Amino acid sequence: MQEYVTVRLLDAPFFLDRDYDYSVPEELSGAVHTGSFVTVPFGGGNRRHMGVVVGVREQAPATAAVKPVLSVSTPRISLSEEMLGLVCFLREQTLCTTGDAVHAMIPSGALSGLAERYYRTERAVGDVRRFDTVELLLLEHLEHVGGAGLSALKGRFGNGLEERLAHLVRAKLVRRELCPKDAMAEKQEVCFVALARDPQAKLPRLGEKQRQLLALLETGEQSERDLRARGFTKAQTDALCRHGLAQRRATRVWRNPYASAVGEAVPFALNDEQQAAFAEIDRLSGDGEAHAILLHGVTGSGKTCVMLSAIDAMLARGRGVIVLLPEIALTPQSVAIFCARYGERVAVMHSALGAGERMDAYHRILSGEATVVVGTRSAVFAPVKDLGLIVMDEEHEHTYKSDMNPKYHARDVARWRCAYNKATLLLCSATPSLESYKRATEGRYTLLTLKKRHAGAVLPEVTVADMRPEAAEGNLSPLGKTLTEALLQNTGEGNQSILFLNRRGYNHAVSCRLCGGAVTCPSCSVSLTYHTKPHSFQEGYLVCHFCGRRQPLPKVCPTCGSEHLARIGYGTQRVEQELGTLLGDKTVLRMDTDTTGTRASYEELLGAFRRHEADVLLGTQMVTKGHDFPDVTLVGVLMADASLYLDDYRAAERTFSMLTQVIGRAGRAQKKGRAVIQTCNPDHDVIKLACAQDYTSFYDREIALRRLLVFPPFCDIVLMTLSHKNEQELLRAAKTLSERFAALCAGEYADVRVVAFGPFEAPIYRAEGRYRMRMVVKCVLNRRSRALFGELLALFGRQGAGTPLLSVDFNPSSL
DNA sequence: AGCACGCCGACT
DNA sequence: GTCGGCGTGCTC
Repeated sequence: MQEYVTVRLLDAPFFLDRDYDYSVPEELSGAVHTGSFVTVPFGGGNRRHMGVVVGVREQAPATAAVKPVLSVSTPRISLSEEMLGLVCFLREQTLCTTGDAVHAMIPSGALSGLAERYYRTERAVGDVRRFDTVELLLLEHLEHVGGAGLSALKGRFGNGLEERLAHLVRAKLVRRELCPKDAMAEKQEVCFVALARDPQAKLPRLGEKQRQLLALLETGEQSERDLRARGFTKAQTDALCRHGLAQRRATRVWRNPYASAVGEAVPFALNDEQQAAFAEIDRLSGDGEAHAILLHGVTGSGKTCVMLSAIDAMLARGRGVIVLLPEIALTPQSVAIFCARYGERVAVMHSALGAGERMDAYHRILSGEATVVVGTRSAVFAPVKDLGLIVMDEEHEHTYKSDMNPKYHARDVARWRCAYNKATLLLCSATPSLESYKRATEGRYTLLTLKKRHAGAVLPEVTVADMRPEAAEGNLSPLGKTLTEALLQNTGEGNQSILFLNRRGYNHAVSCRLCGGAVTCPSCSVSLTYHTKPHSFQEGYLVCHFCGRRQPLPKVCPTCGSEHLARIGYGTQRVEQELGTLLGDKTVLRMDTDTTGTRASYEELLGAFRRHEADVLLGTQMVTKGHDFPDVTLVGVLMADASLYLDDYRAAERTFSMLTQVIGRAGRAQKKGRAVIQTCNPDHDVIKLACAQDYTSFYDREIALRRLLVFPPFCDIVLMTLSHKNEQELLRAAKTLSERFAALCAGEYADVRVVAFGPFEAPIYRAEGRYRMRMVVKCVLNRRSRALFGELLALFGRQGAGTPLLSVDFNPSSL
């Protein structure tokens, strides 16, 4: 029976990403299923492309000519029904291509790809004058070797190779082919064992080395690596195998950098409150329905214990678990908690994994060997068998939103997968996102609250240091009197301190040193950002990064009328310098994106601080996410209000969350801790509420504001970014974009309600040699509104290489 | 995007 | 006459 399949290409641009029908040749029937990866001929030139089968049928498609599937490219890997559904979900949700979605789900090493190869054709060269010497040498070489890959040719012919090959292909003297290339190899460990032999039988004649080798093997199996290290050569092992005295054995080994992660499984007992929360989670996840639970626990309430109990219970039911952690929290220490508790059943997945490690983790999950996946946002796609629970720790963290294609939010994917698998989604946070908490209050999530701090955890004594009087006295040092004294005393007693400074404070917001207010946009209440005019650092203007509004720099503070307006901005480096002079012989560790280039250096810094090799840890957000430092008794926050002036409508939410966490950090020590919060804005609600660790009041205040100004979760934000190397082209394209958008909104999509801003220059107008313009749109996302943006994406994808690039991000993590 | 088809100028 | 320029249009 002739079969037909519907295929989607993996390397197709947005507008080519639709269904194509192919016939299945007889020799492949039985090997091609829904979810299989195949190669197919595509386009006039029948170029080979990778694709995934999304449907199998027996009726011939109505369309004219159907081409045949060429091959099944990775027989071992295919997409399950669930993953195919997830591909569709991602495409609709984020307007990405099938290829983008598939690549998010399958590690690139596990999937075979296509490699270019070049062959000499039969055609005669003809007029030699048409080609240069290198081209003629190239032809000769290809004729000699038969066929060659691009990389091999590059080594030999160097610069200008691509152009020359293209020329030869055009002249039909060289044929280019795309061949399926194998997936990344499995890693094997080879060892040799002696085979049992009749002691009576005479040994064949062996060399001295061979006899030694045999004697060694008879004491037990030896790995090839060890043997080589002992000076035995391949010739000697081969000889023994040939004589039937030994055997070569290859076993697959998993590249698992965490296999040796040690740590002790900490036993714990749940207190009443934790037990009650766990009991409710367990009750819900046992009823065979999908559930979403928001576990809101104040800092130090022991959310982790509840989380681990829930995971234990789900594993006991025989179902798989995914644990998502924000990027920054995925340190060896936190991974060790899981490795110690679940051992071999854990697979760790994060972006810093090597290609081979990632692939092996994937295969371990696929085979069912690993049933607990711990990882960052991309781990939400892990092909866990019989998924029963997804835990999202620090649910509010913005690193759960991807800003590259596919631009998904891990929470949305997790919700979808839980619904599909009738699994439980457990969101944990001390400061939930407004969106999640709103859903909880509406009853769409089950809200569980932990109010009690667990034994030994006391909130530190919080002092809010008002920096305004000092500013008035002319003390512009980043370290105020209160904090300086506390710091000197604390380090003097041999205790450690953490100083936290939000690096985004470098942003040139303009704030008043007297009243503490920042200059905000009248229509968005987003802080305006100071931009300098080109070639002049003195002359500047203010820009709203949300709606693009511009205004001159006011002479006096719009709130209190004083002239003490100042651009906020000093960073960690400046403070490090100050600390050096202040503390003399004490050691200061600075930790920010500049000093922690790699994951390793980040962990090294944290480790050094934990070992008490430094007295003060100074850094950006990273320091709030480390782990418990038992000797830290002082936490200082410099410019607590700096992040209030971020050019983002979530500034208050982020500030509250950061302050709450950083204060909670000092509260974990056995010794009584202290927190000093420096601010020009001591009366600001957000700062007061964070000091009191009062989330619900903060929520009530913030949600009212969002409702009033119509910001998420009361609408969605769409960010469209156009970029182009040529500024003039970009401006023309930006005009086209806004016109097309306006036309669509007025015509075909008149039912979609939108509020659009821009186009205006992106906050970083020129980056990586490209200029960027953006448009920001407020609307409610649904199938209709997404289709509207899909049309724009199709329009800008269609017109070739010289055209500007349009990117659409729904609810971006930052603006 | 790629690649064909197609219709014009510069060369053997 | 042919080669090769790149404008236009399609891709199961």
